[in-house]
Amino acid sequence: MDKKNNSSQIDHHPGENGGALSRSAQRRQREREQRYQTILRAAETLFAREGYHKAGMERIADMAEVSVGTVYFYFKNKEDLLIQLLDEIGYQLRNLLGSAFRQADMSLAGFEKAGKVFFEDFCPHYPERLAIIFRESVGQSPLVETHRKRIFDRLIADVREALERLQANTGVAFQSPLSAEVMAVCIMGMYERLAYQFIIWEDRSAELKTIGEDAVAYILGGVKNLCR
Amino acid sequence: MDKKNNSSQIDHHPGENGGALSRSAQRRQREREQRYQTILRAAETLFAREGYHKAGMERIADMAEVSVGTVYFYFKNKEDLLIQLLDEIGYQLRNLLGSAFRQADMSLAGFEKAGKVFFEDFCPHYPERLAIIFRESVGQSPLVETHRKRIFDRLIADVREALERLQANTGVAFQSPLSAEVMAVCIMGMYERLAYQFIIWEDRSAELKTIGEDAVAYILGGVKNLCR
Amino acid sequence: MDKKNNSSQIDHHPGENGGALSRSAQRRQREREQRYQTILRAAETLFAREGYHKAGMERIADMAEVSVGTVYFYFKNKEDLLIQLLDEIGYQLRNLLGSAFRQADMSLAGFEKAGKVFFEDFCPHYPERLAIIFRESVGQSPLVETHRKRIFDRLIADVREALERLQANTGVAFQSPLSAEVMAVCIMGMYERLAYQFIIWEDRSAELKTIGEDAVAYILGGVKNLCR
Amino acid sequence: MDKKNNSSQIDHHPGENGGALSRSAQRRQREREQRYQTILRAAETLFAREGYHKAGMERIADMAEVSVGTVYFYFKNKEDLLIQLLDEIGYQLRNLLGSAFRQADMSLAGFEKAGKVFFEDFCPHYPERLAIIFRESVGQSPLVETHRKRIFDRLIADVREALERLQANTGVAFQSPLSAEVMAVCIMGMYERLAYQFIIWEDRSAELKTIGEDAVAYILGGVKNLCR
DNA sequence: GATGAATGAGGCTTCATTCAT
DNA sequence: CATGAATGAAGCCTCATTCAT
Repeated sequence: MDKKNNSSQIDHHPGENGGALSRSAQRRQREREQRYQTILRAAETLFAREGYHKAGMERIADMAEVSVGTVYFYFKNKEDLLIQLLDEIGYQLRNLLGSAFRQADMSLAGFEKAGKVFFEDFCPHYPERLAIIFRESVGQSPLVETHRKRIFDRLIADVREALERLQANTGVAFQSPLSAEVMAVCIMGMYERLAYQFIIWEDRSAELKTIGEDAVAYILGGVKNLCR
Repeated sequence: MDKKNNSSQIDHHPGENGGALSRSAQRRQREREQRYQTILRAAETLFAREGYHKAGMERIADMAEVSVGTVYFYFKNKEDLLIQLLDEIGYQLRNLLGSAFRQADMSLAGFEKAGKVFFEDFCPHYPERLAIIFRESVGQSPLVETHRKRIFDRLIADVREALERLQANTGVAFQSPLSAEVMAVCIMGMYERLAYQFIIWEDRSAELKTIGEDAVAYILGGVKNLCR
Repeated sequence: MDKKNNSSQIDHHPGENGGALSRSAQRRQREREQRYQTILRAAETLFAREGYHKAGMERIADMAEVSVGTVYFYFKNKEDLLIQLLDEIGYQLRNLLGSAFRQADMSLAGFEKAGKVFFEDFCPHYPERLAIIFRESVGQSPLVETHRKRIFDRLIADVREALERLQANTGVAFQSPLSAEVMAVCIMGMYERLAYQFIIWEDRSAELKTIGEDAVAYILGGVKNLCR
Repeated sequence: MDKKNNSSQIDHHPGENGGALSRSAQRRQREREQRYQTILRAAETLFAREGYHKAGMERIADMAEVSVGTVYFYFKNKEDLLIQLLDEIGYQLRNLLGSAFRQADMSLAGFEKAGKVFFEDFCPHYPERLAIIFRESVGQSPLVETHRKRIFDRLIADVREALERLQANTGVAFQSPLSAEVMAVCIMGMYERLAYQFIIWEDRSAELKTIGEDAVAYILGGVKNLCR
């Protein structure tokens, strides 16, 4: 997009010129990638800890032990930092949840799996990422909002497709053509607010297992209700 | 809090000293109240339209047709403006939803009513308030977050109590002691994300009735599932 | 000077029209005077306690239990408040010290008396006034500085005259034509810094008697040295 | 205090890593130092000329021919600007006076020297610094006042020690245990008010030599008086 | 005379971004 | 590639003063 190769999951064209990179080029490439990650991790921590606006570029650079200029070499601007973070989290989330939902064909096991994964794996291990996707990235700028929407849209699509497969396979009829979409949005909303309430606002991580199970039960309850 | 009577729902002590206020005092009081409202409305519009950060105090003053100083006469600072707005919205929402949920004793009618009121009354008429409570007030400052949490806590408490009354009246057993709370949080989460998705992000207000009905059906489905 | 009769020591023209004021006019006059004093006392306290700049007109009005408008009725502006205060203090100081120095003819008793009065009467009883004349009024504006200078000039003149009378009466010769003036300035400087050091900065009021005696001894020592 | 090396008398560690700094690093360091000085000098001039409050940061930046941001790069605050200035002046003063007083052992020569240095060297050459230490820094903020006090305390300590050495060496007895301290404070007070009166208020710099000599005579007179 | 709401210029400070070295 | 000093627009807020009632 611009002159800066600003992402780890992009610049992998090994064997550019038909051969391997030179030893030193490889090392440089590796260092580049490391720096990129260090900065992103610093931003992640500071955004979550102090808030997107309060976290200045200088503080981020300090924490990453680089200069401000270097941050601007790897990222177009502060917004870009947030967007990369956001996309990364979205990617991870979709990997986690999406793969679970994709298992959901006839049974409801996929929904259970997704809940388990989210509440018992993701939430306790990545509280900072929760803060970023559900708090810090909210309402920051049109562009950020676009990325947020895309992430949610994809997650919702996964859930929706699971629901529609379920419908097709079990022969139940949804109340309206929008039902699947609405239910998918609902499910995302539950995940979001539960995480916000019990991780970001209160720290009830000890009860997270129960919370997750109750949530899954409720989610499934609504779905099951359709099946008979 | 301080000497300035900064809210419409507060200073109503008519008949202060046994009699009515003098004519001119009444008028001044009324004008005061009007100015307060004018400024708050201007802030509401600008916060929703341009975002909390982008909306400068000067712009707000301009839109309210007063000077910056006047804004600071009625509100302690920019944050205060947001908080008053937030509390106002929280108050309105609790009036709307709370009263519906409080009707929910044996039947599930209260849950239906609440959904109807939210999706068919509140959402289409107050999209700016949705933007403020669900977008602009998110992660702005610890104090704002405190107010947000209080609002959500109260709404959740209303739902939870309704669920617990239902449990008591119907004799069903929830899965865990946390179930009622978790379900209440889930329901708030659905409302939030549905509004965000279909009002703030996309404009699907035309389909709002269907969306609301589907949502209510899903909410009730999960609840009903408990009852047998 | 302007339409406002802004001083207690000015507006005493009793028997304006050859007769006494009416009863109610007298009362009004008295109330006027009281208000003036109340405001000035409030300003004195706040200027000393919080500093001239930090003390806002509104706070002063509050403490005097009047409105801002009323303050502006009695005083032209904030600077005027400070100046009236300053002049009042200067007047008091000159009464105290000047009368003592004027006693100094042949003996040095006047110098002793002045020191005693300043350190044992004025300093412990009017610490706020010390703060105003020696701290808060320093470098605030050209006009204030002018008043300050006039106050110091008069006090210095008193001392200087005492010294010159001493010279005339005892026949000693000062080192230079400036000596008397210089010594007078020195003496004022000692008073000032001693008060600043031991009242404003440290609170050594318990030792004030000793401090005063030591200071007087030093002052006299320098003077006595001339006499033989 | 923070990562920015904000003072000329601090960052002198030549030969950091066993060798000299690189040519360009040296130059950058020098330029840094120069900028710092330029800004401080601009502040000195404006504070003295227009007063601390009237001198806006923008004017200071303009005079130093840098941007406002640059001023804030080198100094934390406006207050910091004043404090650095103050400390610098205090340092210079202590070098001047302190070294003179430290010479005072048996004779009174040190006292003479100090007076001469102050009135004939410092006062005429640094009238702006007089204005800052004796006028502009007075009563500006608790922090500034703290620095002022420290400066005065140190100067007073120097004088006091000289007096106590004199006492020890000549066997005279002071009137009270506080005498030395009181006299030291007195001497500082004389310096201060003489400078204020004859440099800041009136411009009697032409007579400064005589003034200084008279002052010294008076100071010594008080001291000598003790010795017999 | 008294009130206090309204004014608005002006102040300080922050911070994302750039660019010469 | 990396640095970090420099920029300057933009933001929030204060507060002495005025004036209609």
